[in-house]
Amino acid sequence: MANVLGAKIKELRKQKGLTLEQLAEKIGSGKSYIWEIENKGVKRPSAEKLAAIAKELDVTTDYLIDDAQTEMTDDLEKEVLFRKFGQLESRDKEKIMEMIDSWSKK
Amino acid sequence: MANVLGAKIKELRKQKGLTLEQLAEKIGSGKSYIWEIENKGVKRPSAEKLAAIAKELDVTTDYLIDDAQTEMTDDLEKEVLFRKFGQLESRDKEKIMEMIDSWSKK
DNA sequence: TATATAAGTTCGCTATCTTGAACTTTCTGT
DNA sequence: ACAGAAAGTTCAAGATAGCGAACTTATATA
Repeated sequence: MANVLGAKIKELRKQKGLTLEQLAEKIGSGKSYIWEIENKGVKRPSAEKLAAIAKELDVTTDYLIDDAQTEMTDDLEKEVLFRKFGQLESRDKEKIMEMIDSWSKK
Repeated sequence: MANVLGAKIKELRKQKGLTLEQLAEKIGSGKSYIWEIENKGVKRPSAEKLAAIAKELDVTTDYLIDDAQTEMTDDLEKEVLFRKFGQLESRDKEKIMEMIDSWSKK
């Protein structure tokens, strides 16, 4: 079991019903490269590419990189949530935060 | 100012009182490379190296990569927020998640 | 089945990473 | 001021990323 990163990406990609080409285009790379990451394994992929892939697959870059983290657990759900939250406009962020704040005081 | 990544790393490293050599050793790289990231700028550093640096500097890899994200307060706020989130009733959690989910799609 | 189209695979090539060792500058103590 | 140590800087060279374009395999449609 060498290529944990590739396995994660492949699974997440298929879960989203994306082809190599579709994912590749979304992150601005060639489909051949995605294939090599998934199957052949790339030794040290760039943070840039991996971050773009992570964003497209709704996980954090750290989740993709960390070989120890392989299960779709609560932790991952939280990471997904983190990621999406971080991409909201600041006024939406504030509303969410206010909501959590007040509900946590009940 | 081109090299946002380098600036972030340099600042965080100094905040922790680490020299190039100390940080380099902790992440298993040469000090020259850290210096080049910080000063000369490396175009596409590997996710592996960046994740190791991020871990050592107590930030996420995504924070380092995203040029738009330059304020540490964002990350701190998020940590506090999600600690609170974790303590909500599951009913409330779901409502929050739905909200983030739908807002993040615009 | 035959053909077309989409999906996946291979590979050569250039750009970039990343290192180690030598070099220069800055600090520290006497 | 001076020597020695520590921090920072330069660079040549081998290793790897990542692309394009051609190729093969699967899937669909008639």
